[in-house]
Amino acid sequence: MRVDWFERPTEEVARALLGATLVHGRVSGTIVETEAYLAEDDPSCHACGRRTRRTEIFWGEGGLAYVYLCYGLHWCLNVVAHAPGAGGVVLLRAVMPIAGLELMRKRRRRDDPAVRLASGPARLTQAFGVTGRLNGADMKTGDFRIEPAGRNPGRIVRGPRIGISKAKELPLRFWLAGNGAVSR
DNA sequence: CAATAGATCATCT
DNA sequence: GATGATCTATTGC
Repeated sequence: MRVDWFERPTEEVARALLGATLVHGRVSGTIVETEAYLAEDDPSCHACGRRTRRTEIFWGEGGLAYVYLCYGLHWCLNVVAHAPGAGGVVLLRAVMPIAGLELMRKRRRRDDPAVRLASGPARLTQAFGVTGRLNGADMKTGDFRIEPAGRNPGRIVRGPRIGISKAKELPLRFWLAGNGAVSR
């Protein structure tokens, strides 16, 4: 994966990430659900209006990981993706597990069916062992990375985002139609 | 099955 | 000291 793959409009990257593979060591899975967060003109984005130390990464190098702790106990995994000069990230909401199922179950301490192991932002990070340590990691290469989609992943659906209080109506959520691993 | 309360902490004001 | 891009367990019908 090259830098310029991530350095184009955030929405476009959010769509292109569907069908790509998320890898962390021997654990891997297909990305089936994403959301775009734009630094400009998006009230629900952390970086909107306030450009601070934490949100500085929104304007940083494409392909870096932005890991955020929400509600005190859940980590959320994002990838920096934006057109040159703009700022934005893509939230990875759900993954269809491919390999390392037993490790995922062990980390999550539950015996869920495969499609549920990573069907949600916080579940995903639990299953993949993602924590704040990985904030700022380069996902273009290395042990913790994203690999491009191999074949046509299927029909892509677009709709409103989930679990936010502002700008709910913006259709910046993308997922694969009919995929059982997509969160509700 | 649908609704809801509670957990818990890094970051910013 | 307020806030939040969630999940799970527990209620009540």
